[in-house]
Amino acid sequence: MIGYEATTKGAGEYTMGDRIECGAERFHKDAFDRTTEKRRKTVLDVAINLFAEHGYSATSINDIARDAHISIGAMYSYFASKEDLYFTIVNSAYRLMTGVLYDIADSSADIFDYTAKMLVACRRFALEYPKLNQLYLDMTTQALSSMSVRLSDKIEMITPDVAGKLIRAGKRAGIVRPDADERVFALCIDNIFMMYQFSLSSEYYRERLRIYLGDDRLENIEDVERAILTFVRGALSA
Amino acid sequence: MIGYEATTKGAGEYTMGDRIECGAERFHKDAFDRTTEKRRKTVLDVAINLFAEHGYSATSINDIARDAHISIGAMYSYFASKEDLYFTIVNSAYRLMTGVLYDIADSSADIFDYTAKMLVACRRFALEYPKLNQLYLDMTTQALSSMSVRLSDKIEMITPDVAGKLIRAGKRAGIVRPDADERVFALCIDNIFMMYQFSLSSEYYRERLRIYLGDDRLENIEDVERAILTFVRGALSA
Amino acid sequence: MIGYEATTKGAGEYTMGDRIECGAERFHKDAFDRTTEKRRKTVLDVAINLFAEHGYSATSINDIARDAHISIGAMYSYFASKEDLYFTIVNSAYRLMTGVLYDIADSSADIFDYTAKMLVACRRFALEYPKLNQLYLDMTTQALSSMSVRLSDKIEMITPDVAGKLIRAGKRAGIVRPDADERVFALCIDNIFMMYQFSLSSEYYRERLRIYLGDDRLENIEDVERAILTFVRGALSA
Amino acid sequence: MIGYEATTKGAGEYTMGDRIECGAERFHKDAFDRTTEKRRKTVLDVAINLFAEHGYSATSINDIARDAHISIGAMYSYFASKEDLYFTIVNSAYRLMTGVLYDIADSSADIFDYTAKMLVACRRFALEYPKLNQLYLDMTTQALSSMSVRLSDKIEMITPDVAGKLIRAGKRAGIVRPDADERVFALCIDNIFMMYQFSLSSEYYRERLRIYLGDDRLENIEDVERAILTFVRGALSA
DNA sequence: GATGAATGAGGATTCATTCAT
DNA sequence: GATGAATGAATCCTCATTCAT
Repeated sequence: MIGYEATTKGAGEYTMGDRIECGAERFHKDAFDRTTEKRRKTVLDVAINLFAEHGYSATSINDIARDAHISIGAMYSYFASKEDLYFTIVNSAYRLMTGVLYDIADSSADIFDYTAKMLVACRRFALEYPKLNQLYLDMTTQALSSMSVRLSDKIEMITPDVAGKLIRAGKRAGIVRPDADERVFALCIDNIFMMYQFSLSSEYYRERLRIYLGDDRLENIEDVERAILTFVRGALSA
Repeated sequence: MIGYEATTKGAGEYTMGDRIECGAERFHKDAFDRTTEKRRKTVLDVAINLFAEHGYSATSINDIARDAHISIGAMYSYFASKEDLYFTIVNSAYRLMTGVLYDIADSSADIFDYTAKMLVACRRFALEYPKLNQLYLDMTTQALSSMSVRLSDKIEMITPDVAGKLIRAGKRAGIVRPDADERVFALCIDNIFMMYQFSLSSEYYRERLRIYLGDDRLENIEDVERAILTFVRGALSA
Repeated sequence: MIGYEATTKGAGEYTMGDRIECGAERFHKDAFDRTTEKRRKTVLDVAINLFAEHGYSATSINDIARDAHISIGAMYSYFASKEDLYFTIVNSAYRLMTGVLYDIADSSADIFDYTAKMLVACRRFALEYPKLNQLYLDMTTQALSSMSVRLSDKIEMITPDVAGKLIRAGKRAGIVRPDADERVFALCIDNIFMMYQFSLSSEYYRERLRIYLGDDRLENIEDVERAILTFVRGALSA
Repeated sequence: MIGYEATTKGAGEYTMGDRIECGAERFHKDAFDRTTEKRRKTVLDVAINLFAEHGYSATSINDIARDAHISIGAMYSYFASKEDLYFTIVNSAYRLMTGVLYDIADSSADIFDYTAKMLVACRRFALEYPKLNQLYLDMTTQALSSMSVRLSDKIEMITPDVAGKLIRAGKRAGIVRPDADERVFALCIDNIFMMYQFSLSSEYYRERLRIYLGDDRLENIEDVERAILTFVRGALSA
């Protein structure tokens, strides 16, 4: 569901902190913009790792500062609070994910092509940014509902539109069954994407995946993806 | 994926604490068995609510004790640690869920009947025990990986076997396409179940569901389930 | 300084709890007298062990009750407080020690005989009742000075009198130098006794003893005692 | 046994905190080095007093912080744990003591001169640092055996060597009896030193000393020391 | 702007003691 | 008399946040 399309840089050449740019909503202070790129990147990378590893509550600003080799005072000159740091990360993660999704949406010939590309993207994204995925999973938890800024407000999904549109187009093209419930089918497909992505990031879901598929199948993940595509194709095909 | 078998009591007539019985694994102390039923139930209900609401780390034993109107000392006479209290809940939730899953597995005529029953069960379970579902989602988070040693023992899923078997039977009966990849298809189906269940329990996923389906569809949830069934039927049918 | 004279029973045939009888000062409640001998003994033995092992503060009444297989309620029906239990033990330990000292005092022919007997008694007492000796050492610590009943009030030593008298007698008999300062010499002798006793009970002082004497000498402890006797004899002899 | 070498400052003009310098082993955090001299001194002095007064277990970090007028957080920025604070004190006390012992060892003409100097040093040290002596006594208690692993490393006594060597030299010089058992005699002498030192620091042993000597003798302590020297001289002399 | 010492409320846990059964 | 559940103050320690340098 959240994908990542290969860019000109090869995977592994940079870490998360690279691509984090702030958009309309800002949860950081001006000073953060003014500090060096390296410092910004370090802070964000460390924060992502720790938040992903231990969750929001169990991660301390002091630990982040120490790991990033930055003073606590500096942290508080960049972010007004722990919450704001968390939001900064979540926010930029969203932008990164959304960007990838748009890329895929734009380049997909039809719903089946889209499905195939999304599966690859989910896998790559999960493997390239495992921490980010853990963070995302953690974020969807009710536990963060007490946050001053509601995270659920931030769900501005593009998949419903994209997948819905592609299914409609598929109907017109005769490759998707005419009675397909666009919204529900789009949901089902995205559900499969999300769980696939989680299965490659979270320890718990990875173990679940192993139980389902067995170690042998996991070694040939592209074969699994083909089978998933077959599943989806069967569900949609006219 | 996690089901709920209807009982004679209607939904909402009791809370989680009711049904918690301990099995082979015990994470509570003897004293907990000896205290009054009312107290046991209160403690568990309060703990489930708070853990679900704020997550493991952000929930304090003191909060639970206060809300349950018992002393901190009493809490520690029941459970050796905060972790043990958490495990007690998770454990009994698992038993409850597993029981329901077995009931459905036993009573399903074929994979389509199973799918239909599971969708209903997921919905009922999600709506009847929303907190329990939030807890479960939280538990799958990486953040709790420090407990994963004890937790991962609990991933003894029955769905892979059941669904796999039903798909194989379907092939023999000619109602499932012969080339269906049993394992992957079982996984896809369960992914749809899990996300459906989360969508009805977690605030985040509920909002996502609303974006996908719109308010109008949500009001007629059984219609949605029919559409999901259609999706699955299409994927599997010969 | 605190000795133990062999009785008709052989060493090891009983534990401390046996010999504890209460004297003039009582720190226990009547109920303790009324319970069974076995119970009394168990409670005291367990308490001695735990207090000796961990010290007063770090030993909990709950632990003692558990180890003695007695309810906390019972403990508090026997002793009004933790402090009282401690005093009961200390008190009876004193009686035991004092009794032994009187035996030796009565049976000593002269100061040298007394010294030889005391060295043996110190060793036996230390090895037979190591926990009791640890308790005694702990008790001499300032740490217990906040106790409601001052422990130092309980020092009713007999050694000063006994040793002083024997030294005076030795002078008259011509076996002790006439210019011997009775009090100071008695003190010096008892200092040697005390340290010898501690050296065989406390881990710290045992290690110190090993450093002084080496492992070879420790294996022949009676030889060491002979040397100590030689030291004292030289100090006193006319 | 534990000595104190007179400095230019008179006794009582400063407290323990003054002289604490850290050597090879450090049990405190860097922040402790960085805080003000005054604060360091206050913390250590308060900690020594409270640990000596109530023992390790019965002294709380909170008490120390309160008495030192600093926050609990500050305490934990200086020391990682209560244990480390305790070790810091014990460690520096050891350094102080050891230094004094070396001074005396170097400056002693023979075993009798050494004995005389040690008695004075024990008295001065006991009176100048009574709390430190109480702490030391407490430390030798079995109750602290859980720390003994780290503590026992510190028993690197110099007295056995020094006294043994002086006794041997005395034999050669003809001032010590040729049959003197060097190790045992060194032990006996040090036992007398230790008890003398405790007798002037611990309430319990002070009371014992009073019983032995009477109030009149205590007022002329140097006379008592002369008598002890006579005792030792008698024991050793050829 | 950066630093990191300092603060103190809060969290997990223990334990002396009480009291209903 | 015995039991052990219940209490809650006290303990060790953490951490978000502030502020003087």
